[in-house]
Amino acid sequence: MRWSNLFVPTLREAPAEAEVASHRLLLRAGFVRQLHSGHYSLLPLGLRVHDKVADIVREEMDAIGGQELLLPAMHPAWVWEQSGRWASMGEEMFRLTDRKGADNALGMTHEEVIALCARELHSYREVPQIWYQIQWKFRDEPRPKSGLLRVREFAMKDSYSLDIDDAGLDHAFDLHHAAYTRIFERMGLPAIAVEASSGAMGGSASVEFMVPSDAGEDDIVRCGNCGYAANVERAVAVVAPVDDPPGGTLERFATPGIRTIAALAAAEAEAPPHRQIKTLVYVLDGQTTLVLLRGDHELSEQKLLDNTGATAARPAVADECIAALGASPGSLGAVGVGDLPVLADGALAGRSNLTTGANADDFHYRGVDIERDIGVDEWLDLRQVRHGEPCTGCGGPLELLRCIETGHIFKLGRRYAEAFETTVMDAEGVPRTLTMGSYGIGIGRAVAAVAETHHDDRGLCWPASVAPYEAAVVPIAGRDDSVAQVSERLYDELRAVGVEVILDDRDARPGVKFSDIELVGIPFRVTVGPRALAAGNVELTDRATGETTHVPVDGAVESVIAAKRAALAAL
RNA sequence: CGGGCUGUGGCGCAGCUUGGUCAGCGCACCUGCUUUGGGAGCAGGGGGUCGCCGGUUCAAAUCCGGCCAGCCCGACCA
Repeated sequence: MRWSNLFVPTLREAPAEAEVASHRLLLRAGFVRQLHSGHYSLLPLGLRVHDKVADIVREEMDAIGGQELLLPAMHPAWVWEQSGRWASMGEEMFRLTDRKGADNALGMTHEEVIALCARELHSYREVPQIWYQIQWKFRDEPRPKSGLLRVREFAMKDSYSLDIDDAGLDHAFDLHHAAYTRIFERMGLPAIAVEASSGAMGGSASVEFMVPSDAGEDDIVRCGNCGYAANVERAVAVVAPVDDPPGGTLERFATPGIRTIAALAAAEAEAPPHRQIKTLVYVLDGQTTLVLLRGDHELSEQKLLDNTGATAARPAVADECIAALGASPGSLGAVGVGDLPVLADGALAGRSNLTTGANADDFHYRGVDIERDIGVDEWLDLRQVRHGEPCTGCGGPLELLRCIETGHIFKLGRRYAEAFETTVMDAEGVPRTLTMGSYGIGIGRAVAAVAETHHDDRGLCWPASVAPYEAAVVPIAGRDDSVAQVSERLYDELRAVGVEVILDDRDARPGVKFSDIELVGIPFRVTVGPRALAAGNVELTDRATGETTHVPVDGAVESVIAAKRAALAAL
């Protein structure tokens, strides 16, 4: 491709709305344009990278026996009603009414449609199956943000495994785990596989692939010592035991004006945060519930959902707290509460001589023995792990890392197959409900994650495997036309051997060309200029390292091929 | 959905406090000439209902009200 024919609207300055690096650079380098919040046009360079990512995904999916298909993006409501998700998906699902007045949804995922397709399977001899598609998903996100990282419409590779038994599902899950590891390696993403919450998908296990980046929206904990890694929504750590002073008889005392853990700790020498009980009031699927944690610990709402099985949790508002307990937030406690469910985090087990609210404004209890004085209905893991806490596996310190979620794999089980009566006959002639797995990679998000992890102050710095073009030939105008002739020749020869190459044939000054090519992030630049050409050479510059070597004109094509091979091999 | 910020040619911004040659600057764009190894110079030129609607006023980019959109933080989220 000649640059003069290419639509690459580069910008010298980034639009003000772009904050994160990938968004800023993809805009500046002319890869994407925003149509609307959460909706982006992929311009020619952006689409090329998107396609390359998709092709890597295809190759690795095919390698584990996946078969590509393409399902509708729009679904009739009954499909979602049959699985129960027409109601449970809530506002995140785009819904529309057709001319007949029938309800439809834009697909946010395809478990239902796959389970329907799989009804075409009749015999145990026809499984296992792995089906995948790369197709547009629509999600009415509450807050699209950060360019391509969180959008309302995007291409996703979603695959689905169909097996007759748990061992088959485990195998399909492991195949995907391995394929995802290769996929992210090949695109230069240092993804970490972590234990994750299954969330609204349901199912028995899930693993997320996380790329460390400040632009991400998820936190994981990782043990540098033994390799344990988990999303904070699931992560556990060793909580150092607290030696509570002996004694402690339950005693109500005045605490005028005190409404926070910190204020109470400041006022009472015997009530440092780790010796207080934090009492949170939550509404779990409509049921007002007390949630107790150590005073210095934070609640993980996802753990609360996962470990209670509730589908919705929200903090109670002040009026609800007063109605339930007779006091405002800041003076709440579970001592003597018998009519509400009480859930307590495991870090409180066995503790005594604690301080907590007395359910009367301006009063607290001291000397609280949690087993003796509080009727805990259920002990659960509810606390969020903190940076530096010891790993439960090896005792090493856990680190907290901000990450971009680029992939997520789930063991779904039989929920969807049951909803659609997706069965096959087993060897004994008995109908068996299939068990499913579901596995997703956001293609556009992966593109953004690569941009996020591969750039410098000059612009993007694509790995050769996903770069929009692999090389650029840059003629520097000279006194005669030998520069142009050599440039054209190298351009033709590189194309002939399968190198994806741009010829920067613009009548522009060298600085303009260099800057644009660096901004766009082409891995290799072949500079054809009068200086080197006088000695029969051209220059080969590596975008990632900035290193330039002089190579003979006649060996230039081989040098580019060698550099490309080396770059691909290093991924 | 709560909190904050922002809407002025393609991009980045000034102007708004104190209404009146303020519709302006840089970059980009077009034409010509000169240039050509790190975002060239000179000369000429085109492009904007100042987010939208309404109000105040002799007069509104500027003041007032409403609405819309975008971004960031939080909540939420496969």
